[in-house]
Amino acid sequence: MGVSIDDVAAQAHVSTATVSRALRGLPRVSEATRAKVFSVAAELGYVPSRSASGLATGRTRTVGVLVPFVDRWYFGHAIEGIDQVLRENGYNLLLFSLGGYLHGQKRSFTESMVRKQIDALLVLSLGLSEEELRQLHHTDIPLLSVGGPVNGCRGVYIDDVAAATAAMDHLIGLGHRRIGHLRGGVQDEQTFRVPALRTVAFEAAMARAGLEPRPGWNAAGEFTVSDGMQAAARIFEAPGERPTALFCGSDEMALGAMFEAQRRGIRIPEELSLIGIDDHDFSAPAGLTTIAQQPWEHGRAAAGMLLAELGGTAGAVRDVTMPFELKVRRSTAPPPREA
Amino acid sequence: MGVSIDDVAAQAHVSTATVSRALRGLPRVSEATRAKVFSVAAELGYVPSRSASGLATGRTRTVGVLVPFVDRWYFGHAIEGIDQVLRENGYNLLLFSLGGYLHGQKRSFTESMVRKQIDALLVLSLGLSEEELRQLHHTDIPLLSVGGPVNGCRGVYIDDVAAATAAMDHLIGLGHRRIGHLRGGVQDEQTFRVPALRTVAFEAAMARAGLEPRPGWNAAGEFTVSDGMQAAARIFEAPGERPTALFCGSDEMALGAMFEAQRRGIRIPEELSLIGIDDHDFSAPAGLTTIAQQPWEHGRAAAGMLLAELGGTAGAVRDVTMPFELKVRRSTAPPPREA
DNA sequence: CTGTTAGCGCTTTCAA
DNA sequence: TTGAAAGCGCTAACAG
Repeated sequence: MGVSIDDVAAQAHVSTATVSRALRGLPRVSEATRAKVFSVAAELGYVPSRSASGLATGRTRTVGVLVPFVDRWYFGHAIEGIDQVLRENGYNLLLFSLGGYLHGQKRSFTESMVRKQIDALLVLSLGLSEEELRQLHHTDIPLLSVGGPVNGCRGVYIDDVAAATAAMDHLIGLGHRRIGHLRGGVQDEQTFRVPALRTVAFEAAMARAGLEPRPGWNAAGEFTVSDGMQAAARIFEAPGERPTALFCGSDEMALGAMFEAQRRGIRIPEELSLIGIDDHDFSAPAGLTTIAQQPWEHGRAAAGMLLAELGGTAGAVRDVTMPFELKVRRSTAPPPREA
Repeated sequence: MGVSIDDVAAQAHVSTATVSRALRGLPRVSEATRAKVFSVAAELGYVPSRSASGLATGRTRTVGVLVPFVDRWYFGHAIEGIDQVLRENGYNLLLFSLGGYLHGQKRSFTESMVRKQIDALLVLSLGLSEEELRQLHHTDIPLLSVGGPVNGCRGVYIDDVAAATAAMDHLIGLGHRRIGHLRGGVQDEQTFRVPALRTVAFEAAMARAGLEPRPGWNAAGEFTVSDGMQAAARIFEAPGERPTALFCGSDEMALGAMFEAQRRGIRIPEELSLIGIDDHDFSAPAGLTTIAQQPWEHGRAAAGMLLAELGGTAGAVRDVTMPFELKVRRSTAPPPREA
């Protein structure tokens, strides 16, 4: 069914080797020959077989992307950026989603998943076990993390401690002293470090400002709207005075808190200031103050480095710290007078 | 570097053919031999080369997934479902994102992208041009759409007309007569038909109820929060009386409208009812009434049919209509008395 | 139940 | 600048 290189060679009256060289833009092919080959190939609708060239070269021109979820803000946008760069360079993107940070059998991916079918792997915000890392390094394809530090592997991401600190500085600068914390990512803290980094920064900022975190003002959950809602509800229902501001581990949590506050008639920002991290698509419309990051740029940068490395630039894969930016919107203001 | 089938064969003292049969679970291999082969393979860390078996069989065990975006609610969730089923069956998922419904060069994907590297293609809510369809059918791999009808191609999706009608019936049943419409997906109407179907249903429902749509109560944009916001703003600013309810083409638009209403102090549902379609992750937390659909189930169903077809069940790929469900939440109520 | 052998379609020396 | 030929690692007859 398929048109093969031999068909093109026959039709163009040259050898298969020449067709191969011509089509791949290699030197040492006369312009006349090259033109002829191109026209015949186009005419026949020839498309090279990836399997065959993969087998012959040992390279698949495919990059694997391992993600915990595809249906979450950061990941969707990062994948978009990765895809762009890959496609621009003729690479394919093979997607592996874990559908959650599950451990166990679903994670027996590394060995079989990776070997012999991808030239490089991008790991998105995902903690890897020692064993997994060992296996991945053993296959010795370039490896790079996006969105958060992964043990023993270079990465592209923002400085989460600095970002969270900037958020806290904003709150403290406005005069808040009763600051609560919606902590995220409790499920996988050993391996996925971003939520913990943000929490550490929160605590450090509190200490630096001479403020004491109160247990009743602290609630945890995953980085999702519904967990944000529930966590906020717990804080709102805790006895004693309410915090005047909430530092949220992610915008999704902050938005959940915002919905919950609205439902209870707690006015934002008059009675409660809210700040998140990410700049989720919903944040600007909702008027949420946040620390913005740009996952698609992370994806682009990471994919670019990986391709450079594959292209022969040894050491192209480096740790890169991406910028973040405070976006002040309607959800933060000085605390109420009486506070 | 790589352990090949020959290494396993040598070590197990059998032929490569036997190793191949044993590892793939084919019949006519003694249990003793099979066990031996498995243990040697494990010991050596053997992983078959996809390129080689792809070349030999002509099948790649890879399914392509073509999406307009990966960072939008419907697509992210659909991909998640597809990925699950594919992975459970040892298939890979090759992702092609268009990063928007762009036409032109970015869309010269079909021919080169598809051929010789995937066994089947899933097209997500994406209109295809005649030429693209022709090419795809020409490659004659199974083809299936998810999320919306695609000309000349079977698909898995909800009945959008019925879904939109259910939403309208809810509004009308509550007593609303001044109903506005946030119309979505204006950019690609010729090819991507879902938004148009929902609009048609809106108009039909209005007519059936003897209501006349007013131009000032109608605004269009893409299926996004920010477009929903802007469209709602236009309606709120139009001269004359305001609608008492807004039928929105998607939850993202409805949520945009909700944010805009809140910003303007328009109370929901007392002054304005809002209904969307989708049941976006944010909808339950925001209390948005909607017609729920489950894209991950669409993805699972579609991937399942495709695999059945590839497995030899001719005719496995069929049109399937998925269920939807009205979820009444806090954003809808009867219109205010004076209305 | 197992082994031999001939490709699958491309790339890549090595010669010419 | 071009061609001939030897694989890449696996599968699939066909024998035995």
